[in-house]
Amino acid sequence: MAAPRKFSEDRLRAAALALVDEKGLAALTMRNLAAALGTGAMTIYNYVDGRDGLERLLVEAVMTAVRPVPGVPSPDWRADLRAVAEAHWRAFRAHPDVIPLVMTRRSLDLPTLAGAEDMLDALARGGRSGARLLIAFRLVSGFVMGFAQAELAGPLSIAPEETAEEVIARVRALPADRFPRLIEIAEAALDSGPEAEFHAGLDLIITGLTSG
Amino acid sequence: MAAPRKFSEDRLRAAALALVDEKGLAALTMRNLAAALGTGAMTIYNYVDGRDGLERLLVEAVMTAVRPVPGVPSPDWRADLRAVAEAHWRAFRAHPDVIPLVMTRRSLDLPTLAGAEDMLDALARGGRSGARLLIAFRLVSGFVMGFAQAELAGPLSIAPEETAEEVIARVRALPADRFPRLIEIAEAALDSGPEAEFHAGLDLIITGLTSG
DNA sequence: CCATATCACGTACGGCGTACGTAATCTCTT
DNA sequence: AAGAGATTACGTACGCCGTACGTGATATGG
Repeated sequence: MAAPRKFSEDRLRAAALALVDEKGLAALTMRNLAAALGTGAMTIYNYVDGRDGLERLLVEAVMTAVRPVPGVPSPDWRADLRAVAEAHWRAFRAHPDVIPLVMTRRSLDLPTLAGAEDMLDALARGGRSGARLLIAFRLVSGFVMGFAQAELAGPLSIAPEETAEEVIARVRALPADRFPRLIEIAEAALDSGPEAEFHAGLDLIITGLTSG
Repeated sequence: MAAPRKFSEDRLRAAALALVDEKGLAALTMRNLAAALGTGAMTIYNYVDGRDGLERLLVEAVMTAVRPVPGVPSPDWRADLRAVAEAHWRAFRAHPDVIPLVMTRRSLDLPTLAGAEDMLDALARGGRSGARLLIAFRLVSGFVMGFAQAELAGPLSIAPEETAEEVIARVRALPADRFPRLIEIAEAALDSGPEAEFHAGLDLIITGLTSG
């Protein structure tokens, strides 16, 4: 005893994600999404629990892209940890405008939890359990989140429509006697790129996990 | 040739911070802040560059609380790194509702940069420079940011008006065969507390920095 | 074939950021 | 002493936002 729904949830998700990827997070409004779907604003409420549900949908869409991580689990827990961490990071980078939502919202949905469990599984196979497992998890997931955030909003972050050269020009304009190290790493960042930095940081963590 | 200003910038900052600390980030509006100061909404625009400037003010207020870090610099770069990282983390935790702003906004203000330089200085005294310094910085600052985020929005985060016991009850309600490790660390989290986890994670990083 | 449950969505309201205009207030010049 | 000029205070109003509510359309079960 019902009328058929006009849109699938996938259609909703795709439209919302496209909206944010193209026009930024601020463009995520009920009216905008409805217009993109060619319908009225209130229709969205038949698919999503208000604004909050809309954001939830978006975060889930990004987190769903994390899994499955190919080749995981393997006998090499270190390789698995690297793979899972990188899968998260890649998913974030693919939709940078959603990162603020991922960072900010309390997400307890299945895709998010599954990604966490993947990471935990690799760490557990590295011989950790209980409190030591908790700490290792906090460390790795914190790094992944924080690294994504730093690229987006940190001192070396590159604004939309800005080039890496413009960033270093801005940093170089700082007083050199007060921020010598900041200037130094801004120059170093020109030659490395976030990919290499992410992997190197992760390797340092794995070194720490192995030694400690 | 001017009329005297009704409020000092400090007064603005304090009022904005109090508003957010007491009523949450959503309460940060021009009208609310003006009302708290007993004036009209448009008056705020004489002190701050629009909504964006208001948020900037708030982030700066939090970042200013990071420095100076007592006892830094000292001959022990490891102790200094710990102290600086912890100072950041403490400042974030003191105003949890501002964290989303800190995480989300591109902050290039002086207090933020000074905190970064402090961290870099400790790492540099540990014998790192150039690309290796950059990577170590990314690692540590990423961890600090990400750890704060995880406590706020991660799978083990505790919602406002929620207890740690309620969190583990919720986690325990998950299918145990699919999320065994998540359940394990949720139980472990009951005995440890974020303070100990933060320090232990940082120690793992320092171990990695020392070995690698 | 109609009763009924569901869906689509137009209207409207309160709150937001803020462009604009005006009145008030101080300082400096004469 | 008085007027000119600059600056601040802030009321009004507009176009957004999320969304409560109500109405008409639509497909299905009896």
